[in-house]
Amino acid sequence: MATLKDISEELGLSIATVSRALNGFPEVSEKTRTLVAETAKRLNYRPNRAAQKLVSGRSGIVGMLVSLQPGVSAESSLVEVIMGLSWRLAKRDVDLVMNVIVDDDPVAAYRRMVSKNMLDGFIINAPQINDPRIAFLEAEGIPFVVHGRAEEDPSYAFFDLDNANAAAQAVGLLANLQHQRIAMINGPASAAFARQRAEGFRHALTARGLATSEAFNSYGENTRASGYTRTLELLAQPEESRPTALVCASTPLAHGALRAAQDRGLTVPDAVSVICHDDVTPVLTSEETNPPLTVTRAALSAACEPLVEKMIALLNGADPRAQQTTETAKLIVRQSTGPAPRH
Amino acid sequence: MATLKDISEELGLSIATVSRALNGFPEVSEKTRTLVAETAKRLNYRPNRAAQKLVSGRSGIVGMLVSLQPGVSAESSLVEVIMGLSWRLAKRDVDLVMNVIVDDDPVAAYRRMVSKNMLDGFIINAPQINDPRIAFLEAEGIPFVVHGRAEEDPSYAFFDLDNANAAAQAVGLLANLQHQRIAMINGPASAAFARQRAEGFRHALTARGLATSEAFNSYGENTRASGYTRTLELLAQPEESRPTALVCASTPLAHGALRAAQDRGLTVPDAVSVICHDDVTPVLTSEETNPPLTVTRAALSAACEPLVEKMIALLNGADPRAQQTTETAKLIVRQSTGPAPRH
DNA sequence: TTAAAAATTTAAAACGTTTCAAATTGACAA
DNA sequence: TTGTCAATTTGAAACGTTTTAAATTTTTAA
Repeated sequence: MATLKDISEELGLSIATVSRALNGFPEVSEKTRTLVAETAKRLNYRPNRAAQKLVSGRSGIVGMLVSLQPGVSAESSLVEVIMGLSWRLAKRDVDLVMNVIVDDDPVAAYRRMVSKNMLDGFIINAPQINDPRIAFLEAEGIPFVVHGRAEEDPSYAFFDLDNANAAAQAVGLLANLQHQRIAMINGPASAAFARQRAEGFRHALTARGLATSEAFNSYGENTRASGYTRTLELLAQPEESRPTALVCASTPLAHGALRAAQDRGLTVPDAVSVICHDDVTPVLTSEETNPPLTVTRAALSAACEPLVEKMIALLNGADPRAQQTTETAKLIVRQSTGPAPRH
Repeated sequence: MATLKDISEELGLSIATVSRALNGFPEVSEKTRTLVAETAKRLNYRPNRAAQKLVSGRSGIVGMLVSLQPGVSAESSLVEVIMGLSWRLAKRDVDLVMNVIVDDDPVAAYRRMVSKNMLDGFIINAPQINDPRIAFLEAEGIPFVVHGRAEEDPSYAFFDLDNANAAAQAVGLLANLQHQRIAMINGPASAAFARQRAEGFRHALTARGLATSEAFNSYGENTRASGYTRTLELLAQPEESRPTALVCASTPLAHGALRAAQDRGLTVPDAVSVICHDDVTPVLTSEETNPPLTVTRAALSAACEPLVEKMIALLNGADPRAQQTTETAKLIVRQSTGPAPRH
């Protein structure tokens, strides 16, 4: 493997000049710069990351620690995002290190990675309320970007969907269709996004003078099975008090909800409307259901590009507060929503 | 972050002695060793990987490049394996870098990673016939372990299932049940494992005096859809010439096959027996089908531990030829296989 | 008590890069 | 020619570790 020394000897230049030439310093003459560039290419020179890291403190490696229960299959959406991040970073000559968190204490894994002194920054996904990982990295002063957002107005860099707005859009559509009793089938209560959706949901309901109730607001796992059982419970109530519309936090939940309505003998959207938020994950789609689902849509994969840009900006010393973006979901009306049933 | 120098100054020792003490060299007195260990712990010392890599050439980072079509969802089994590898390596203080291959040329990605001079070795999955990645790494002299095996008697380290034997076990069971016309629904022709299964399948058939034919031996994608259409074709033949038993290369293929038989009005196992190889992946299981599938079983996740052990051994200078293991699948008879139908 | 041997410790070089401070070169005006 | 200034280039230090070869201390045997 060719080194700076090899190039400098080849050209009779000093190592310092070669380094400067390759790194685009302005004080290098154009002649030497092209000469160095050519030789570097000819000798197949590639900078040694370890040496760079040693002196500059930067390694060009960014970490993402993924927390997974052993046995439980990985969410395919997460994989999708990791892949997207990985190759977008690679295009900028940055590598993404992925690691699995096995400790019960998620911070321990971060501490381990940080102490190895090998990573330039972190990408954090699925933030929790008062996420200890965020607190740790902020305390250590290590650059990080969050996919999502644990606080209303955080001081860190993030890319997030406007979850409250997504829920509000859903409520808006349903309210226009004269629905009065709207229930939400939400994600896990520990997830920040679920709390934000619940907040937006409640707010939109009261803004339109509609009733809110604890019974019409459930948290739970983001799975088809959970959607199924929770919908079954809701629809077990007598016709005059049961919800006429369901707002699901995810496509899997909506799949379960559709199945439950079907099993109860209720047609969608005549007897009950269903709307969900669609992250556009490859396994369970929102279009292939019967009827096709009305959704608020925001592809998870669309987060990769901005997350990477923010990360790169942070590594170049940008202010985290300047690296905050909130995305708005797009409402796509299909056949799973309709006018509220007349009583 | 504390360095060796900090410790040496604290104790009035030389940096060299501190380094030796921490790395377990025999010529350090017991007294200094414990003293150094205590101080290192107290100062929260962690070796700087970049510096280590620079001098020793080892970084404690192993790479795995995953090739995925954009859009196509990641195989959950692959994720399972990556997770398993990642945390097992982490236990040995080695990190797993994952990267996505986007180039059409898979070797380009390896070249890129290698040239960055940051990785100690690679783990290769899903080897193809005459895999160019393997050729590249062998030429470069970089340690690597293959999950699978592209040649009959390779010179590299690998952990592989005895695919020929798995197919032979399936044939053996079916032959004992008096089946005469046995068809194989295989994986992609480019995959080494599929070729090995086909080989074992043919060999077992001829060894038992049973007929082999091209029509009863199809290659294709490892999906439920592919299994469905291929089975449908096989079962379209007249009763006296169609297969009475199907050997599927994977659980998804078998799911498709069961569905196809059902749609054709053929009961399993009365009209047609189905057996498949079960990698024990979380999404489509072999037990939950109707009827439960008879399988040759070898959990993919079981490969993680040996792969990691081999990798570590290679990093410590072991001969690749001494790091080769072949696993034998376990036959589990359930209800999808039965005696051949009497004519 | 002393020489030799063994055990332990050390100074210094090396890994490949970046960057500071200093040195060299060239151009131009005096 | 000389001096000045700007444009380039360079030597050397630094990053934190490992490791060789040499130096020092301790132990053993005579």
